[in-house]
Amino acid sequence: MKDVAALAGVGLATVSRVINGTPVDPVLAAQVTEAARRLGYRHDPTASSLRRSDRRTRTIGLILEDVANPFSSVLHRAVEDVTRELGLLLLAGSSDEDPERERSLLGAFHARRVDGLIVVPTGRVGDELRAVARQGMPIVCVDRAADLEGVDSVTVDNAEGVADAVRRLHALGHRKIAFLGDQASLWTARRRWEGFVAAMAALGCPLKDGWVRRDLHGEAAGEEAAREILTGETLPTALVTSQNLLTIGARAALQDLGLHHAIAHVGFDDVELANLLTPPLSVIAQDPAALGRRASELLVSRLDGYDGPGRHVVLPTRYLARGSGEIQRLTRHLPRADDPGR
Amino acid sequence: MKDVAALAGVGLATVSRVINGTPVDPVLAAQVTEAARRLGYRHDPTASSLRRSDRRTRTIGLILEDVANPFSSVLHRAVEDVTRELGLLLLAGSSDEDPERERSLLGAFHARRVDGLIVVPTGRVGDELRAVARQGMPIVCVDRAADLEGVDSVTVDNAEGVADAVRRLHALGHRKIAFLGDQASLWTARRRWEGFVAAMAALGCPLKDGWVRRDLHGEAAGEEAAREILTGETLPTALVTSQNLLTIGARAALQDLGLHHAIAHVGFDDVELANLLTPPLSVIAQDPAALGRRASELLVSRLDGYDGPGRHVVLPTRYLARGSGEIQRLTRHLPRADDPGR
DNA sequence: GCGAATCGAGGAAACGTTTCCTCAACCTGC
DNA sequence: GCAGGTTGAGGAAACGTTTCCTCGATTCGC
Repeated sequence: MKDVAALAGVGLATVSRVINGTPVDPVLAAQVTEAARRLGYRHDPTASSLRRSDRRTRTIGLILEDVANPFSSVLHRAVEDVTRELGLLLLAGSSDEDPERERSLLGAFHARRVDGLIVVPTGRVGDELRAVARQGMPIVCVDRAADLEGVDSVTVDNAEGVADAVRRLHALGHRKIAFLGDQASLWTARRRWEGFVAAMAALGCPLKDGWVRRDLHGEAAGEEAAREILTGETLPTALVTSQNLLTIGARAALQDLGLHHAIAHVGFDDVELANLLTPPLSVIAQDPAALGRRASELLVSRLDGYDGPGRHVVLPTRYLARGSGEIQRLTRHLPRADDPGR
Repeated sequence: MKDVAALAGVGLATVSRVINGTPVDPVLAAQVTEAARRLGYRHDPTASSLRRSDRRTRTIGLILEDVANPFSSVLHRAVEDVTRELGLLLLAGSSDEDPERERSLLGAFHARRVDGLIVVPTGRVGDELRAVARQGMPIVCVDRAADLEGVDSVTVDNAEGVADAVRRLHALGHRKIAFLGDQASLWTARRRWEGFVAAMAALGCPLKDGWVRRDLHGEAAGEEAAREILTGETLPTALVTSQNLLTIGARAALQDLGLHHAIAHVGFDDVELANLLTPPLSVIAQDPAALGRRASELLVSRLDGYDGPGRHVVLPTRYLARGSGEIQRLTRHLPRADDPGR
């Protein structure tokens, strides 16, 4: 930059002004531009942000559960689309639901002075997140709410999504509905379970021991749990799986046991190829792109100066009736009467 | 940092030494650590890298086709796993196969002085990539080779993967094999097409006009092209789709036309739920995680000082025989003889 | 016991920018 | 025509660090 100033025959400050678009004599500006071109000068945003009064790095941090997870990566992309417009770069990392790893990413991003943070928080809100938020860093939590002063969140109505599915199954005659849930430490997993329990209670359906499985993580766990339920004494007539991989695992078990046409199945979160299965898989779909978009917008508003209390956006889920959830109750499996009392 | 030095009663330089682990009087070190703790001091890697002699930012840039694409995101994750160990942060962006967008990301990452770059290059190697490479930035191309001095690459043996699938189909009696390919501007799409053409020629199978479709992009284009082929005068007995989304689109067409049990189908690149379809989808699988891992390792070796010529790693593909590719030639569909001459 | 070599800490310059402040030149109004 | 105001460019300090250099103190050899 010094060289550019020398070649253009102007002061350092003028070069800076030209670069930042501060009005300056057009003749000088042209000289500077030309000199910069000839010297192959490249502006250094890092040094710039060091001195700059607002300390903006034009970088934002994104902490996902796992960048490779389709849900996360679609969200990631939506965030990228919004931030790209503003010329912001994205620093991304995976927490793997590990609070310690979340802590370390949070620390690294904060130390690098990112302008803001979009986070899918692990479990309970950790101290690091609290500390970073307290220091005035704009933060938006996504997919899971975090009850922190001045922190926004965008979530999905998990409980209602599951409850809606349960009511639909009930309307088709199903009373014996099994449930597979992820680790109870996850905010979403708890909400979905609550939605299930509440809806079943509201419909007067008792919960059978062993038909409500929680703390399952990953495809294999889902398959095994489904297999146990489906090889039991009496079978449920419908199955709700409240997470991606659990859905896939359970479906594998259903197909393996030849029950995929007999037992209704609804999963939470859409999955590629779901509509090419036979029967096609019905799901409670979220819109990860919408989550990412809304979260980015909230963050951008904070970047633009909004400094009010946390805003909490809740997006609806959408039930996609494709077939597997529309299987009617199979009466021949049932004992004489479906007596909810026992 | 100045405050820490003052509180600890030492010089600025000593604080820096403590932070960077340069040996220093243990008593002073303890004072510094304590002072830093009390003041809640956080080291600023940005300012650090500005002055530091090696100019390392401990950041690397990752340019993918689309972070939301499962292939890309799994690769992303593998890169993250390797770089995390080294305490490097990842700046990620999507090029969308748009050279201009690639240019802009490249420029932004370079300006921010990332220590290295892992890139899935769009089409031909652009000037920007060439320029950045020439300036000594360590670069590894992944998924697609780039013929640049001092630039490594990790790719998959695309041509052989497709050729292998064709030979397998041939062994099952198939002679009339259709092919769906992505945009010819893509390096991988060209290689896969070449593999198809070469294998067909080697086996003495003529290519029928209209059965080799290229320049298809996206699921809808795949479905439409497949539909056209499958509603033609004479039908192929097997179908090779050389990209993710084309595979899904083609499979949808096959199922919609009720031909999924009649016509063999092999896709390139594995896809979630493929094994739960009926028949399960056979694919030529790549290992995106391995691509990402190897690319990261090559980059790390350059970061560690390797400055030799570009190294080019080629990983094999793996054929996953699940069912759809093992459908035998359906003789009743064929006219009297399978006369390759006409 | 003294000079030289060694060691380790402090001070200051430097990294590439922006911003404050100064100052020269020009313009305006009387 | 001149005082005061306005405009706009240059010089220098500052951002938070690292590194070079200096210098005092300790140790070692003779």
